Amino acid sequence: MKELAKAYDPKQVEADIYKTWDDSGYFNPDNLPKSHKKPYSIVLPPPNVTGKLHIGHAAMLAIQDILIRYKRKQGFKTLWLPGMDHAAIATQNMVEKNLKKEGKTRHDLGKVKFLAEVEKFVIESKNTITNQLKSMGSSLDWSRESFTLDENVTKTVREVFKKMYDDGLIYRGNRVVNWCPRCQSTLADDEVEYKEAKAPFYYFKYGPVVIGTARPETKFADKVIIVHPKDKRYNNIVGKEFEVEWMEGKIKAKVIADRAADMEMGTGAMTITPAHSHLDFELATKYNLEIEQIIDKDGKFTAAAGSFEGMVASASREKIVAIMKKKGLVDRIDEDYVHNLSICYRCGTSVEPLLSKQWFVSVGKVAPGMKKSLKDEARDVVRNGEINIIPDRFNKTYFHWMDHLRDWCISRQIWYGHQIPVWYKKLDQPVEITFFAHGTTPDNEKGNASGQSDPSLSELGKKQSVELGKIVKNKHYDVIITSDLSRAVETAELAFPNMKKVQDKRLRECDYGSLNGKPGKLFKDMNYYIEHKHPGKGENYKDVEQRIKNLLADIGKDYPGKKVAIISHKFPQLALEILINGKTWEQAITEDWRPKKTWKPGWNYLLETTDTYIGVTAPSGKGWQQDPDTLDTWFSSALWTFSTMSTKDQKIFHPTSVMETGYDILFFWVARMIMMTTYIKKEVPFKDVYLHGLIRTKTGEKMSKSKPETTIDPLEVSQKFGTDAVRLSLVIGSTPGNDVRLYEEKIAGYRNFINKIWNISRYILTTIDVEKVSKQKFDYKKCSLSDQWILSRLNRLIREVTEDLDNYRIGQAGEKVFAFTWSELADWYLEIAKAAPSDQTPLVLYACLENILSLAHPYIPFVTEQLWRMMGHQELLIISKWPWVSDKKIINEKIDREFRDLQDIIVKLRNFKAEYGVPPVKKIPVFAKNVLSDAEKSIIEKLARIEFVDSKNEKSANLTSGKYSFHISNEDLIDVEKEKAKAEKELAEKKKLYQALISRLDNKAFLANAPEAIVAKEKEKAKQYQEAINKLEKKIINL
RNA sequence: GGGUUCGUAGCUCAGUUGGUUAGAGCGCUUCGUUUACACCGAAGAGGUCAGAGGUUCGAAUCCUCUCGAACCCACCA
Repeated sequence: MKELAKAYDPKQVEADIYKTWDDSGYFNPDNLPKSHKKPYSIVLPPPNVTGKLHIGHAAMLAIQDILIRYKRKQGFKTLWLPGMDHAAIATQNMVEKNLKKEGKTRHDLGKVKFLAEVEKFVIESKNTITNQLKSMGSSLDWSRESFTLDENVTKTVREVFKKMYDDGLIYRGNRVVNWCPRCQSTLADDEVEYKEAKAPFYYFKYGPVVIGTARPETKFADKVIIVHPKDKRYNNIVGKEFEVEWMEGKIKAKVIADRAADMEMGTGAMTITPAHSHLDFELATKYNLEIEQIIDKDGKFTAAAGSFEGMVASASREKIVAIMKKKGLVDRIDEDYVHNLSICYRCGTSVEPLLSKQWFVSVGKVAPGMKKSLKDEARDVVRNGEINIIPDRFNKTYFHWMDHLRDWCISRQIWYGHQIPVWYKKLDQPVEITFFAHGTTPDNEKGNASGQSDPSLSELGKKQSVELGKIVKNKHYDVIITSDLSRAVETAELAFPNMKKVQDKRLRECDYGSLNGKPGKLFKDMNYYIEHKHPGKGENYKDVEQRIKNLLADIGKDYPGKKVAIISHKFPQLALEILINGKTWEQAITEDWRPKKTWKPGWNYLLETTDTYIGVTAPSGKGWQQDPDTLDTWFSSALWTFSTMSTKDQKIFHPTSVMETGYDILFFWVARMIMMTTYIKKEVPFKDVYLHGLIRTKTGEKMSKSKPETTIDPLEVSQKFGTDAVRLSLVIGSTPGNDVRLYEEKIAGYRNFINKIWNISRYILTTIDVEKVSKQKFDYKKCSLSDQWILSRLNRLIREVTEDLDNYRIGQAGEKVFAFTWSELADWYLEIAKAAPSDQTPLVLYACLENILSLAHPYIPFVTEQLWRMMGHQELLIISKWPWVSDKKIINEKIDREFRDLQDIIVKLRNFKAEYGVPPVKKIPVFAKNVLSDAEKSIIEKLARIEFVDSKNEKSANLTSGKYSFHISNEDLIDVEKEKAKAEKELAEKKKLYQALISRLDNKAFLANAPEAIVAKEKEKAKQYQEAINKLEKKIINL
């Protein structure tokens, strides 16, 4: 046996060991022995390429590596797939920050040069991170490494985008979005954070009311007062219009009653700013109000702000207030108003709600071929247990979030990332479309819905059509496109007798299925049919929208610059409102002119002059320009579990076994993976979700980059204490979903443990003849009590650790290995092995070492692999088989008890010596009342440092434990009073416990209700106490 | 405003469906170099399990309330 260093030096072995693993190829499941059949897979949550890993990453890596190594040793075909995330905004910000140091902005460089800079930065980050991942010991399959901007990932992203667009799950819409003026980009709802801030709150006189605001600068164009319908203070003004003196002179204001106004809040009256508030936007939409942009994307005033145009909005507040004061419009100012400021989670800049045209993912819509919407599906797979979230409590959080999820804004106005796979082409000229409704039919007059049943015009309908003809007599249309249903065709004949006519089926009324031609009262609420199809083989309104969308695309191509008249039905016209005017179905239905009978001859639309193409690759032909925006980074991350895998791998490894990540990205990432994957793959992305907590400082602060003194750099502490120690410190004593406090003393403690294992191995390997032992046959019958005891404990450990790991009790399992190794194997068995070895002892030692290394390996891979190698194993520890209990009988409680008595008597002897101040080296004479075996004698003498003698003195102290009854025969030492006091104290304690037990055993309710096993146990205990009490009483008398 | 978690030894934390005298590491006290280890060994002190009720034969564990801390979501004219 080679000489082993006294202390384990991680620096000397870690790199070499990692290389050995990597070279072995076992990180790659394809190279594992054939017996590894059942797949087990984890996809690494891809770290952002924003520099380097932090200690939180190290925790995540430790947990995942433990799971992977455990499963690999259990014979699974394990895949741990590495990758990194381009992290769009975050990465761009890093590079912009660096540029700023040189006094430059990204605009100085231009897009191409800037992206080159980003690329340089990313390559550096990737290198750093790869090295960090390796140095943490992560057994990742590098042959499958992935990046979110890789070609195949990009392809998947685009395919998914296209499919979602075709399915109507991705749309472009004009909405109020969260805009970060610094990032110059939109943010998703959950990318906005809130910060409490004190700011003046202004009360302004606004005509008949007083309104409050913290943001006067947005209120230039407020023209509507909202009050609560039940608010008596304002009853008299509801519905009226006023001329109001305001920031830039007089404006017209009207008063609307809506329950959105909170009577308790402020004055109970508010004005609304539709373009700069989510709530106001909804109100404006509801009441069809004008939506005027006051502040532009640079945070400057638009023309709507009158004389303020072009000024920076946020800086103009005081000036505006001054003007208002001068005008006498300031009622009062509350200086101590505390409100929540919305800020950008990436850069902390105040977020500006802004009206903007963006791409959205519809989370509440049911796509063709799907039974449920994205959010319903995502909710159900968790509810029905297809996905299991650990710890449990996050289910609640998850459901709550899903229930309140709004459509997801996915376009970002930054340069770095997946450019949106949509191309636009300017058509030469716009198409002018005029829509005409067909004349009335008998059905219409009876209040029946015609749908796709095909009645002719009624007499009235014919008259209407002739009237229409007179009105449009002098108009010219290049073509009249009609629905192919009779009522439309007939209207066209009568109204436009001499013009070119084309029929198009796509212009038909909505197919009401079995309700076609039936009375209108049989229909449900109109909004119901937006998502739901009409009964029978009917359509819903989105189906109509799809038909009209296709038709418009053709019209755009076929009639550029022409004037087109359309003669059709109600729902095709509402679809035009949606497609051309950017309304929602709800809006279109509420605003429809028909119920209000405000019909006018001809509704004009200007068909956008661009053609749109959505695809994986750019369309052919000239003049196409790709949408300049990029996708939210979470869009590509949401596909990560499968976009990183080949089709072949997906068949084997998808769904993945577990997603292990921090609870802080449950919404950002986990929820979105579930939504997208269940939709695209028709299966869940993973079966279990294990959420770990955050790493905090010793005092519970968040570690933050901005305060370097609070952070712990994983590499630095790995250098100092060894990677194994760092891994243990992150895992032991932590539980899923709870935060972990980390500090150097803790890591040092685990470093000591690593060293302990090292020295245990050193002792065993230098004491036993490894070659001989590995050839010897083990014989349980020849084992001593101590041998049997440690084997019993070891096997129990194997059983418990396996069970714990199967149930994600990672910390607990680690702690058990730790405790067994130190307090049982090292402190007791090793000492006994020195004092009184049996001829089986070397074999037992060897077995203990092998098993301990295996059990500890997932946690502390480096030192265990190194020791395994030193044991002379040819096979690597990473794929050696996980220990199992070969014979249940080895776990033996009787042996455990007997050994405990032996431990107990030794502790009592040591205790006695300590109490009497006997130096540990000095042996005291002890007389044993009962006959002891040579082994027992030798163990007790060595471990307790005493000496057995043949006779006892008159004056002696008596110590007992189980079968052992000893007299300390050193009369100079014995203090009778002290001994007596001690014994009496012990007696009192035992009696108290005994009494408690007896009263429990006398309790009939206890006997009736408690399980038998418990009762038996208590009885047994009572018996033991009784014996102990007897002995103590005797002892006291003898003294 | 809605929700979640936490409060266990001086510190950091475990404690699986309720069932031994509530545990670990660090720190503390005393003693100790016995050829695996001072990154060690031996012995010890230290807790009304935040508080108050309740359920139960039995509560750190389940329920209600109170106090304290952290976090999440929503809203904030």
